Amino acid sequence: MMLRKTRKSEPKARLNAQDWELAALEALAESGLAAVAVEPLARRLGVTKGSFYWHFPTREALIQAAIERWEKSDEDQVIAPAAAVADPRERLRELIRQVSRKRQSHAVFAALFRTLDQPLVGPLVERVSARRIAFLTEAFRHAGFDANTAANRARLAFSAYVGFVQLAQIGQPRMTHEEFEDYIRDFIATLIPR
Amino acid sequence: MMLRKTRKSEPKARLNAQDWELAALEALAESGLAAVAVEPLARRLGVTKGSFYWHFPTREALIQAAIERWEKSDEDQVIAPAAAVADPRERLRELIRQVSRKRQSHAVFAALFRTLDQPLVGPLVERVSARRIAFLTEAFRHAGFDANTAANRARLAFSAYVGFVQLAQIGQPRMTHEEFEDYIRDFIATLIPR
DNA sequence: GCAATCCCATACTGTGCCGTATGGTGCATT
DNA sequence: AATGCACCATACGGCACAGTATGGGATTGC
Repeated sequence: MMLRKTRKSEPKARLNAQDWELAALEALAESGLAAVAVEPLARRLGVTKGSFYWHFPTREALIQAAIERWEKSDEDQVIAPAAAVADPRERLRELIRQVSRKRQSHAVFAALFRTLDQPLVGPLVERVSARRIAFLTEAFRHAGFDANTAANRARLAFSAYVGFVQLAQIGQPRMTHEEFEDYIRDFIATLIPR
Repeated sequence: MMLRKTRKSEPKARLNAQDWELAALEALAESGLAAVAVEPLARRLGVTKGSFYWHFPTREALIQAAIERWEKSDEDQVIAPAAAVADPRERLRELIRQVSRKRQSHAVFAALFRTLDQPLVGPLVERVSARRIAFLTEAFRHAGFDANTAANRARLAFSAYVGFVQLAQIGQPRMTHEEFEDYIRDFIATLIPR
C-alpha cells in the first residue's frame, strides 16, 4: 500500500485549486454542468473528495471559480484578438473564424448555455452575451449599417453563432473541413455583404 | 381526511397517462429535463408517486411518451402549416413566423437542445434537426439557390433559429413586439434576398 | 532530524430522487 | 348491495452525491 495504485494517465500526485478548476472546465465542456460534481471529478483525478474540500469550501465555489476563469480566458482569446483588427469587416470575419479554433472555449460556452437556469450561470451567460452582441453591433455600425439594422444584424449573427456551437455538439452538420470552410464563407458573405 | 386538502389550482381529482405527459412537457419547457422527475411532478399535480407508477413503469417511459407527443404536435403545428404554402419564399417566411407563435413548443425544443447527452433526447433532436434542415434546404433550392448554397443557407437559418430560441430563454434580446417584428423582417430580408 | 503545515483518505450523516410492495378508496357494473 | 377494477397513499429500500469530522502521510522550513 505504499505505491499509487490506479489513476487516469498518471497525473501529478498532489493537486492545487487550479487543477480542480481545469478539470471542472474539461468536464463542463464534455458533459455539461451536471458533470461538475465533486465525487465524479475526484474519481477522474484519482483522488477522493477529502482533497477537494481542502481547496474549496463547496461545489458552488468550484463552479464559480471555473466559470470566472473561463470568462477571462475567453475574453482574452476570442474578443481581444478580433478587436485588434482595424477594418470592421475584417474584424467580423476574424471573430467568426475564431469559432473554428478555440474549440474548448466554445464547448464550455455551449455547455453554459444549456444551464441557464442555474443561478451562477444565468448572469454570466447574460453578461457575456450582452458584451458580444454589443461588440457585434458596434462592428456592424462601423461597417456602414445604420443603428437599427446593425443591432438586428448583430442579434442574427450571435444567434447563428450560438446555434452553431449547439449543433456542433451533436455533430449535426457533420461537415468535412472543406464543407465547413465553405459554410463559413457563405456565412460571412450573407451577413457581411459588400 | 375526507376532502382533498392542498393542491395547485385544484385540477381534476383523478389522472391518466396524458395528464402526466402534459405536466412533463410543462416542466420540460420551464425548467428542463431534470425537472421531469417523478416526485416533483407528483407534488406539482397534487398526488404522490403511487399514482405515477400505475400509469408508467419508469421515469424513462414518461420522458419517451412526452417527447414523442411533442415531436408529433410540433410536426403538425410547425412544419405542416409551412409546407402548405406554395411559394417557396413565402413558405420560408411562414416557417420563421411560426417561431414567434407556438411559444410552448419552441421552449420544449430549446429545453431538449440543452439535454443532448441524454440517450433518449439526442436521437430525437438529431432527427428533428435533420428533418428541418432538409426542409429548409429544399425550400431554398426552390427559391432559386444552387444545391450547395441552399444547404449552407439552410444551416445558417436553422442555426439562427436554434440560437434565437436559446437566447429567448434568458430574455437576452429583451425586445418589444415592434422590435421583434422588425428583427424578423431583417432576418427574412437577410437570409431570403430578393 | 524535527516540527509545522499542507494535502489527502476514510468514515460518517443528510438529502433527494427512483423504484417496489402493499393496502386502501371511490366508481362503475351487475 | 356487493364485487371488481381503476387509481392512489403510505412506507420502505437503495443509490448517488453534498458536506463534515478526523486522523494520517508527505513536505517544507528550520
